[in-house]
Amino acid sequence: MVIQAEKIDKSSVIPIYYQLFKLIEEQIRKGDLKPGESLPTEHEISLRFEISRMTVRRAIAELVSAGMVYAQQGRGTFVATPKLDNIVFELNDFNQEIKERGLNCKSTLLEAKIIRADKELRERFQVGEESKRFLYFRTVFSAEDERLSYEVKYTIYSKSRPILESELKDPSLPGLIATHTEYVPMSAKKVLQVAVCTEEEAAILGIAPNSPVFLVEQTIYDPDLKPVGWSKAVYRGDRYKLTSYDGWYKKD
Amino acid sequence: MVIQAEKIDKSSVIPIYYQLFKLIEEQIRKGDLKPGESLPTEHEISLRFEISRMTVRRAIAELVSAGMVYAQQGRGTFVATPKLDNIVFELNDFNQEIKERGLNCKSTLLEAKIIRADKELRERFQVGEESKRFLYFRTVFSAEDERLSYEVKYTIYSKSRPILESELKDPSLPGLIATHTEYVPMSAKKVLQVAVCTEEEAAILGIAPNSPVFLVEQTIYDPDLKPVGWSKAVYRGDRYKLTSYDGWYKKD
DNA sequence: AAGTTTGAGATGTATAGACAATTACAGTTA
DNA sequence: TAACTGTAATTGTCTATACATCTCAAACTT
Repeated sequence: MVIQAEKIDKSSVIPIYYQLFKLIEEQIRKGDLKPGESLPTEHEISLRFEISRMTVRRAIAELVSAGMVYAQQGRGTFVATPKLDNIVFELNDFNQEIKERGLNCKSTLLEAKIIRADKELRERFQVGEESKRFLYFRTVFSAEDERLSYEVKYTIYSKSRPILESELKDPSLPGLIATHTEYVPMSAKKVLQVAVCTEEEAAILGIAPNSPVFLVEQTIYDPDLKPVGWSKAVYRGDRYKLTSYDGWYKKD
Repeated sequence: MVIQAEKIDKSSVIPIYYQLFKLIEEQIRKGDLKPGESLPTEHEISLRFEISRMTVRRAIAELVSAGMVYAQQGRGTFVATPKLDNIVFELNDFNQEIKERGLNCKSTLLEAKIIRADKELRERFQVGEESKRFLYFRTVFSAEDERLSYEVKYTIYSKSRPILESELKDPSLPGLIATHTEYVPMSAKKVLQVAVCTEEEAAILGIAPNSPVFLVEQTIYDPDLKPVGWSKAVYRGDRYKLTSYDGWYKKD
């Protein structure tokens, strides 16, 4: 990994540490520095840019607090993996709670198939006629044999690759995209709404039709902000809630 | 404001900057340093503790990133005010959007009165028989003459102070607590659920009974984590949604 | 062959000092 | 009075250096 030294202007009014921070951030965003890869050592960077090591550390501190890299004493500094595995907001706290309580929970694949693209899908993914096929998944999440949520997922089909149930150990949408397509999931947009469930959803979840539910739509983007995945999930309103704490007190 | 220098152990394995960070954090939490008050200057602190100014800056940087203080070049460093004005999560983004769009929005006070404490209220606020009276508010939030949300608020009544509508410019629960009680709102817990609205709520909001709504319960705590306020708000499900972005890309 | 020690290299903490940028305020001037 | 100016105080940036702590692997010992 080579960082171009000439991109730092030491006489600029913009602080050196900030220029360096932006420079490395750009390398990561463009993919020149991939998750898991190591940054040059602080010593190397300070030599290459002819700046103090403390200034390099200031830039790296910014990257750390932005969650883009992590440092390990004695080893080095590494590019972090984007956290896209959460289902939504703090809803995953609930799932963590399930595990902490030792409850028996699992994801069940109801259906997985290749479908033909229709107009709505092509618009949602901003693709033309050339993209003919999409992958389609339907899954249910349950705990203690009670069905809690139901999710439908779509991704562009681009790899000639069989859909193996064994690969569905990571049923998250970013995981499916990484496994079944050539795209790299990079960022996500999530929209949470309230709704009343349809008859189909009610039957799957075992609740009364028109019960209130959380409705979460998620769009996954690749590094170029091209949509590469979309999902719609329904969470039982009587089993999920979101909790947050404000103020000065730390969460740990 | 005096910070006791003897509380720093320079020979400890715990970093000096971290000890100082914790020391100042404690002063703020205990109320010795109040919001708006200024910290001693970096130079003063470094003299008093006989440590380097850079070490002081490191401690203050931690406080800044924790949102507990803010620094102004040329002026000083000041204790921040806890941000407790948001209604909940990103729902306030919606209200910001209203203002940005130039929509005409307002809060209307439906009712404000002193009520007698019942058993449920006393349990919720963890007070005994000595607290006889509570303040009770009912408000509606509307935009473009459409009612969007309805909220009920309770606080302990401890000041002999008339309830003036002119004081309700800040109708937020922390604002009401600061105005009408002797307590200091310091942190908050918020729980968001989905529900179907009651007949009363439906009538107030002008929607059909049993329509899906966001239900947000909020508890406000003082610096000793004593509950000093509680509210329950209902947001029209067809008018509010929550959006969030994950990944590396900044929100700005 | 297995375990131990040693050392190089990496990040973490701390210091002392220099200068820049901004603010507030007192003093000066029109 | 009003506007300008200079100065001190305060935070912001940057350097150069020293030593601590941690990791890993090579060299050594048993």
